[in-house]
Amino acid sequence: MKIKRNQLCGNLNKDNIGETVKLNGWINTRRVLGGITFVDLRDRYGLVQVRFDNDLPENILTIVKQLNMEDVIAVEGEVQHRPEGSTNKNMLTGEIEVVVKEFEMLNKSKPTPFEIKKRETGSENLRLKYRYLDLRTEKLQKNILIRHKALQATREFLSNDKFMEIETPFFIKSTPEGARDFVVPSRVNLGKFYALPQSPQTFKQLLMISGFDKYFQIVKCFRDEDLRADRQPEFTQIDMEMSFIDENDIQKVSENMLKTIFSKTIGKEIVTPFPKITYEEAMEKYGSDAPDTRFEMIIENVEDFAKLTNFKVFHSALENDGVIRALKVKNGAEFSRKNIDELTELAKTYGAKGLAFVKYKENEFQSGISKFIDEESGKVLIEKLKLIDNDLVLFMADKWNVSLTVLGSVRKHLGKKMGLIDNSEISALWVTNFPLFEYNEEENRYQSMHHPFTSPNEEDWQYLENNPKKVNSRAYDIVINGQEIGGGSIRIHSQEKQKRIFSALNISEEEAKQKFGFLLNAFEYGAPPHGGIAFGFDRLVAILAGEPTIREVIAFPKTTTAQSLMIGSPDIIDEKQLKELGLKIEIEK
RNA sequence: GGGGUUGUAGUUCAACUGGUUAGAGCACCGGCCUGUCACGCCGGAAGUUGCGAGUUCGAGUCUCGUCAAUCCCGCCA
Repeated sequence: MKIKRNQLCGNLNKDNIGETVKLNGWINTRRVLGGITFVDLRDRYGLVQVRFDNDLPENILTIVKQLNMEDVIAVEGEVQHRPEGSTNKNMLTGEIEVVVKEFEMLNKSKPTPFEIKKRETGSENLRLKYRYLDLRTEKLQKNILIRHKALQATREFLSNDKFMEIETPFFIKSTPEGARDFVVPSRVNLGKFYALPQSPQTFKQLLMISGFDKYFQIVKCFRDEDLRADRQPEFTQIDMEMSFIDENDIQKVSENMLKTIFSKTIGKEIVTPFPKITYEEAMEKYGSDAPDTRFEMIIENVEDFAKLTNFKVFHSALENDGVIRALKVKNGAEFSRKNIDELTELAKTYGAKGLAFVKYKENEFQSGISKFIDEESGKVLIEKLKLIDNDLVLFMADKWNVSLTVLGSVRKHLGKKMGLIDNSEISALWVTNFPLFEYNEEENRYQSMHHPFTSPNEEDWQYLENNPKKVNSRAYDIVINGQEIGGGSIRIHSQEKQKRIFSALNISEEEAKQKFGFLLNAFEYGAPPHGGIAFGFDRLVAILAGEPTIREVIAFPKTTTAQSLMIGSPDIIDEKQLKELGLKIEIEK
């Protein structure tokens, strides 16, 4: 490489006019006009137009005429003001150009599978295979930069607040509760396996016991579960833990940290403190524990109305411990039968048996269940929902969580479809007072809603053994624009209490000792009161970048079948490796 | 584990109700062009219609299976 850059393409401007500069970069586009050739040269910092005139030596001209997109070149030349009428206002460096005196071809490029300057010329499938090329695109360059800034802002903010970043091990051991673990066989300990951490949960609690009263780590976590747009098998968390604190301290630090991140990465000022609602209220009003509060449409209890109707579905639901809830859709009376059928189909995917509806038009109830509504019940419904002309009402009659989850999903769907969401808005809130346990129908037992180290509310300990449903916890989630982006809790810090939780979860004393003995022992040596939170960093960056999936903010993401199309992982390993590890593959069909 | 959508040239898409030699833009190759910036103009090459069966006189199109991508449900302490 003879011509080594002393300037950056995107940084040049009028002040450089007259200077002789050396540039290195990729060819974004080239325009050969016969006697003159223009090339838009690209580096990380932007584009600049480079001009090749006809008076260059023949050997250079021959190569220049054959330049292709994505060739890597070096040029030396003078920065000049473009002639009158030839400036480009759409280009940051559009007032100038570099007139080439010396040229060096650094590396040719084959035609790329898709055009870097026009990302949509490749499907996501294709771009994932050539991710290193996708990362050249303006969009991903921008997203990865936002991610970098968010990382720096986080570290700076927390370090300034006395938090220490401490690394915890990746090779740990498998735990009974929670997601499936990724496991790693140990060659030195034949027949034994490490597990990769789903989170550094127990380690950060141990660090509190060690006296590092403010810990954080930006850390990879691993979960072997099925993927989604917002879920990857390996993902990044901002993991935090503090001692001698309560919920308010953690929430305050979190709010200030998020405020700093939003401000420093995308220049957006968000308002703190964030509103708080309880889990129950979130479910009752929005049908979700991660409500999108950027639009209204509140779910209402319409049992008084339901009792007055002679609609059998309502009555049998109420007799079977069910609830009746309704969602009012403004102007929804205009929906066609097909529109409503689609909503019903959506409802069914969330476990609804059906979705009752009625339209309120010209002061009367029409279609759907209108024939079951008489004057008296109609009046109650109009009053409860403050119905006006052209409203549509959707009803769910089922178990509490089914009714609300279904209406919540319909609400979210309609919010998007009807354009009720202002995408420039950032709406953050805390959801608090979660139940400690949820019932797992399949396994016929209670399991932790968050994790087994979460402290119940002080006044709820009394119900732990006899009425676990009634126990709420000191857990809190942070929700932004309807996405859970963080969650944490005040932890248990007494051995005796932790044992009671394990026992309530049906984890035997023996198993608790085997899996978590180290933590239970540690609790005996002066464990301070502590708590923490973890943020889904990928989701946070996706919100910062305005992206719908976290794949767009991860440099090398995996597909929804947990594969890398680029490197072809996972892959088989050879016999020798298997033998060394004492493993044999048997796949049942 | 289940459901929806998709798979056609390097690539993005098209191809009617199952019917001639599967078309177009961009990219690529060749030629022309001194102020372009999605440069333009002329010409060219480019296909195992994801894969495998089946139905049919005939399948890109219909059926079944399979693989892959994606969205969702379950799952995700």
